[in-house]
Amino acid sequence: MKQWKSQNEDIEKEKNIFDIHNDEDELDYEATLKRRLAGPSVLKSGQESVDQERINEIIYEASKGSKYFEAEQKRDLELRMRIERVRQEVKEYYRKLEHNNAFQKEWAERTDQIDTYMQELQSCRDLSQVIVHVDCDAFYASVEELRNEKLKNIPMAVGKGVLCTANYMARKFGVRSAMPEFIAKKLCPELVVLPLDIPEYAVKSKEIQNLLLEYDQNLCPASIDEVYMNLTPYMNRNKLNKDEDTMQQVIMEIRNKVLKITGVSISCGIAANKLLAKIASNMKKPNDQYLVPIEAEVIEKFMSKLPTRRINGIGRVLEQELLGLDIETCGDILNNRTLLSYIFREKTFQNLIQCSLGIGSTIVQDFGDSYRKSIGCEITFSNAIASGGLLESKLQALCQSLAESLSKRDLIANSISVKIKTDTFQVHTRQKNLREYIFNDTDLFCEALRLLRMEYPLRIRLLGVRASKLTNKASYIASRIKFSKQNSVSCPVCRIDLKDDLAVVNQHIDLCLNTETVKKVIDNEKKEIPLKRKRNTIDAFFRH
DNA sequence: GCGGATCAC
DNA sequence: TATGGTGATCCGC
Ligand SMILES: Nc1ccn([C@H]2C[C@H](O)[C@@H](COP(=O)(O)OP(=O)(O)OP(=O)(O)O)O2)c(=O)n1
Repeated sequence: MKQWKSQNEDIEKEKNIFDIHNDEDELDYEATLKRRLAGPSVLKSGQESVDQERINEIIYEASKGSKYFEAEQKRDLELRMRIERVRQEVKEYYRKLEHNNAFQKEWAERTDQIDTYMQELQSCRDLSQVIVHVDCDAFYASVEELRNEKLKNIPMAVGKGVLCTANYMARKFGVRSAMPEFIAKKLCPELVVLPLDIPEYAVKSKEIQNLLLEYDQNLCPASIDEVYMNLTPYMNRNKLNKDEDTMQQVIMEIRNKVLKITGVSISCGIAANKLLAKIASNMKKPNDQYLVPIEAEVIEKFMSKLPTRRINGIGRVLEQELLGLDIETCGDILNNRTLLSYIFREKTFQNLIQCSLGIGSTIVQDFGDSYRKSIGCEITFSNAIASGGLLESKLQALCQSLAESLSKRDLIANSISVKIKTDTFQVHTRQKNLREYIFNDTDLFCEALRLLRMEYPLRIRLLGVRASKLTNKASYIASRIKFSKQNSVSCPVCRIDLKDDLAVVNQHIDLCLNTETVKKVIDNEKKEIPLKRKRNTIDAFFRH
């Protein structure tokens, strides 16, 4: 806790420096905070007729004075300071570029290397596939409308406390995802807010996926309401020409079918890869489709005009950082490539370049649950809770529910983390790797409690627990049995000591687990395909 | 390896 | 009066 406080003091100091400024700064400062408070969904479709300026004003006024507001204000200030520092850095680079010969040379060499890297990327551009991104419209709200027809004609949203989504009727009022309910009601007093029913949405989601399987058996669900498909095999199988009209026609057929059979309208993006298909599905919404022609020149032109925020992975912060450098579009990114290579780290830089060229993966493959890296649960209390018995009982309940989730997926964990959010909206996590794999509620609670208690005294509004370094329980047990060479083994499930006699061990483990599962896992063990990153010319800059 | 920050949905 | 839950990734240290 001490360190957290001292960090805050630093920020306070800097804030004071910022407090001495002119009116122009003040206005500027309010403007960015207003944008931040507007939330991440400002550019969602369905708000074309909305006066964003007015909405942001209402949100700002409704938020003012709350602890949440204070926290956001602080975050906004930090971001603005970071952007200002980067701007100074850039000035320095440009100054050196004017006067410093050695630096000029370095800059030129770097530009050459980046260009080589870009050529490499372009030569690998895959235009042989037809990739489709399917995104359900206002998904949770659509499912609710199916259950109750009357909701179709009134502004409605789904969520509790904070909205998960709103139907298009509600969006006309500026109501959108991630907006707190009380502000939404201010914007639209007659708004109906329904509680969440995720299992129901999951059923609908599966129904849609099953329909789409006809077009790609390997389709890859990207979230509860999105799937990627590779349409190429379907087109080939049916001897369909891959011209634009035909592709549009097939997608039209898919959309009509999904709407007719499931009642949910979808929007589709058709393009050469997942990156472009995803962008495309957002271009025309709801209940529509958009095709990015599968030709290098058209793709490059399309990308060059595209605002950076449209690409998956560029959010509010990175967008602002780029705007701070006068970079608005992906074209601007390419034009400023050398500068950006100095400003951002390797991964971020490569991603910016790749996306700006419109290059993306064409692999559509469902890794399913085997790819999951962590699993957890968290809860926000109606009132902040201080250290003590009540808090610890909440942790216990969370651990119980985590144990259930693990058990349902047959997973065990080698690492655990506890998350807290203070009543001032500061988020912290404490993580610990474990000597053994754990999975039952008692062990989870025991480890989590240790982490939580180290942070006392506390006063928090949210508590969470998450398990990571996961492995399949059956495969773990199988490997433990195979490699066990000692006279006695401890049961990997309950840890009791057993004689090293396979029959005894098996019999015992039967109690903990079904042996068939273990055998199956041993047989299938080497199915995983490790993903290897290709080495690029550009790596040289970033290696030390 | 850990914790914070960012991002998506 | 009041701002969610789940999971992933990157970066600095
Ligand atoms: N901050 C968010 C955003 C979304 N969701 C949930 C509710 C949405 O219904 C679902 C799908 O999210 P999308 O971003 O695809 O948005 P919608 O489908 O709701 O609307 P759109 O028509 O704009 O795609 O995910 C959520 O819980 N929290």
